[in-house]
Amino acid sequence: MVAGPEVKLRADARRNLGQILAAARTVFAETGPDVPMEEIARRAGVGVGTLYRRFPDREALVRAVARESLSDVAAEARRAVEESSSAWAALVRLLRHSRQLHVLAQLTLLSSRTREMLCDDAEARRSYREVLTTLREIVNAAQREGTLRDDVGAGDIAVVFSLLLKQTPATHTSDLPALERAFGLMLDGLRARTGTPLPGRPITEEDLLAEETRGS
Amino acid sequence: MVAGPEVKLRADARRNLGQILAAARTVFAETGPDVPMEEIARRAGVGVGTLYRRFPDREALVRAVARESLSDVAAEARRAVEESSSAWAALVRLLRHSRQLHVLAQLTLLSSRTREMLCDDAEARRSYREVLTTLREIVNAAQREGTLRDDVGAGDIAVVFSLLLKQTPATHTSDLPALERAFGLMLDGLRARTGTPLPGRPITEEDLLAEETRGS
Amino acid sequence: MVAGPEVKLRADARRNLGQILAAARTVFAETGPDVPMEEIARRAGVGVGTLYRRFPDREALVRAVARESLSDVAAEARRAVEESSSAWAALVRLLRHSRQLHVLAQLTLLSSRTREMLCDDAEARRSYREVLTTLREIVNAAQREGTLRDDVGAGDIAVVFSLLLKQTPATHTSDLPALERAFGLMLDGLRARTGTPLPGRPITEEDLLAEETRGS
Amino acid sequence: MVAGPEVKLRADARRNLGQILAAARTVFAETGPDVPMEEIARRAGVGVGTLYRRFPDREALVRAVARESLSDVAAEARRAVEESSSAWAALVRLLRHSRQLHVLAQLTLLSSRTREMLCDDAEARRSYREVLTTLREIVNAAQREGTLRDDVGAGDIAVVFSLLLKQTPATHTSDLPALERAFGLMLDGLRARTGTPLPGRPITEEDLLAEETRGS
DNA sequence: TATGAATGAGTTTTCATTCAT
DNA sequence: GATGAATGAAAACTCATTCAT
Repeated sequence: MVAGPEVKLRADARRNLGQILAAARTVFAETGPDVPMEEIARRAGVGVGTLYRRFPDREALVRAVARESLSDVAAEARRAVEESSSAWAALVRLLRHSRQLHVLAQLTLLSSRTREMLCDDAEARRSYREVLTTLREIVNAAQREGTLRDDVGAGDIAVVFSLLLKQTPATHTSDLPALERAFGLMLDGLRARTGTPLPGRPITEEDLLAEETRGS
Repeated sequence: MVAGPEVKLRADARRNLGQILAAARTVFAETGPDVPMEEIARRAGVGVGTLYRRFPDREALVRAVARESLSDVAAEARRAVEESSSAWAALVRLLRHSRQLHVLAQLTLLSSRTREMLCDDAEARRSYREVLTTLREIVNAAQREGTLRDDVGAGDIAVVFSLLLKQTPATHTSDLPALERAFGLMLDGLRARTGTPLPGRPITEEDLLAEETRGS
Repeated sequence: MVAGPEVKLRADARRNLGQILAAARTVFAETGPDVPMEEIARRAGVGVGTLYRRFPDREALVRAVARESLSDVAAEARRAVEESSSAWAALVRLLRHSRQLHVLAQLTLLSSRTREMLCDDAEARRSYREVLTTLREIVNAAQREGTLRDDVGAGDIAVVFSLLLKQTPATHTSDLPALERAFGLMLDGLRARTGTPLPGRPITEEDLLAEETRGS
Repeated sequence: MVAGPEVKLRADARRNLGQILAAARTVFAETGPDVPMEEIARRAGVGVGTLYRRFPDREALVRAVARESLSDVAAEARRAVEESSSAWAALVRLLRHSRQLHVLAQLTLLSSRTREMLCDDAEARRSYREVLTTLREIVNAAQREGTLRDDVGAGDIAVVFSLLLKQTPATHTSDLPALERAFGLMLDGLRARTGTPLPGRPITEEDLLAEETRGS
């Protein structure tokens, strides 16, 4: 019974699992991480029992959703690098189009409880590192190509955009244009050749990983 | 004319009221608006009953804290204008030093429930308008003095910084340097003469107030 | 400080006492014996503290109201005997006009808790006996004059009319005609020469007092 | 056509539901409608949660109990008509044997809050009408057969006996003989050929229904 | 295996009673 | 003595989690 990750699952069981994760992702994004478990189950079209069979408690579910998001982001980051014509374009694409980041942000950054949880999770940590590594590649490349200011590190990018993405999503559709503009302002702040030096030294991805280890 | 509601309170009662509001502000900022009422009461050094005597229910308390924060911010904004040597300096000061904004952000921006609540509150609305008005003065002056890019409005500033301030405060002290840097990036994005035009038109404070009215 | 019953009271204190009792009586009648103490105090125009100075707890207040009512009823009963032209008239008058009985009924009969309380109260018991004694005189006289059926005792009267009076008063004004009619039906049931013998033997006032003692 | 709402319930769930309703009925009758929900749950042998799963709040439970009682009474009324040898016998049987009426009386007549609640409940209203209709049949028949006085309507009967039934039941077993006698007195008051005309005109069942509609 | 019923601990809220002013 | 603020125990209600079907 210790078989492969998610191999031996009956067809319907696998489908349920998918629906649960999808529902959780949506509901977390809409309502935050405190939604009743029954709500999640209902949205997934299953009973609570089924939900609890897959995920022993709320934490496990949150963790799973976060893992999935992180891994999606990691994949998207890689694709962004591969398919973009410039490092700057890759950066913009990664940051703008990664819808998953919303959930990620909701989960990882809103509550410090959740944050701590993820620190204990090997798989999540792996994906997180992967994202940061790719981000560093992008950052390096963009700085080489002269589009990104030199005094920022991958960690700075991660911080700035986690802020941007924390915006409660889905609810305030009317705010979207305002957010697009805020996004633009941030990009402008990041561009090479802009004004003032930042205080301190670039935040690298090692800084973030270290912090994670320290427990913050 | 400002006397009004909270006049005739016994000395100890007034003290308790203050402690409750202070405790609530702190706890909301630390833990979000869902902390148990008992926790708030305990931190304020009073019994739950006392808390409920002042605020008939949680909503009333949240509203009161938000009002207070908004009014503090409004005052700080005015002071920033008066005491700063340039409009840009006023902007930076307002944005950086307004610790109250943390609570405000927690309350107003994190949950849309809370947001709606505030829309029904005349006093809160008045302060909010006041903040935005002062912000517009600063924006106008800064654009005249050539320090702030021309294609942003007071609303843009409000949005960008509400994002920045949403960061769960007080808890992650380790993040502070990172946040300072993010702050710097945003300021650089706002500076006159920066790169690319933003999409759409400036978000004015009327936009924000209208949105508030629409309810959306 | 063990002086006479309610002698040494400052003028305002006496006034307060009266207002409290009056308010309590009203509110008990309107809302039942579970009204918040603050409500009673407010209606009496005093603070809760004042109320508690006079009556160490809710039970004491209830007891006092009941005592007062019982003693009013006893007085009214005596007057009814003295001022009526016939025993039957006295009975009808006593039963119909004694508005106090409403409160009395509310208190004594609705809840058995209250009932028990009164059993422990010497003064209340004294008034109660007085009422029953007068009622027995009326019953005896009415039966001698041939207007009241012979197979009922003072206890039966007390029971029947306590039922009638239990009607939540004051609220359903629209029911008043209906209640008048019910009252008439009962009187007709009590008239001499009516139909069927009742089961058992007349309930005397001793029965009621005994029951009271037994604790029921 | 009577199937409907409560069909698809698991065996144990249905049992629990029954126990809850039974317990509620008992406890309401014993203690009135203000008993703690936990008490009801305990008596039913379930957790509070279970109780709240079936009935979203106290009001819903009270409503359900009242519905059930009313519907039982309606059924009993029909049986009384069918199985009795005379209309008078039917009346006596209905009034004496309907134990359910106790609960009904507790709920409907004691507190006006509860009364209002029932007015909003279609099913309860239906049963209530049914009871009154059957009562009218009985009244008409009894008057035709000359056993019931002519100047009363179904509404009068309902009023008189709701008074009688308001007696807190079950607790004061010692009062039962006294109540039986009061019951007898009332019946004698209702008999044809008795004394004095009643004030006003007969209270019909339309009067009661109208009143219900008026809300007053 | 899936389901949704049951449980009970945790929260919100009320109110009798005490106590500082 | 009067007042109304403070207290905390108790009641209503919610929801994470377990368990019978």
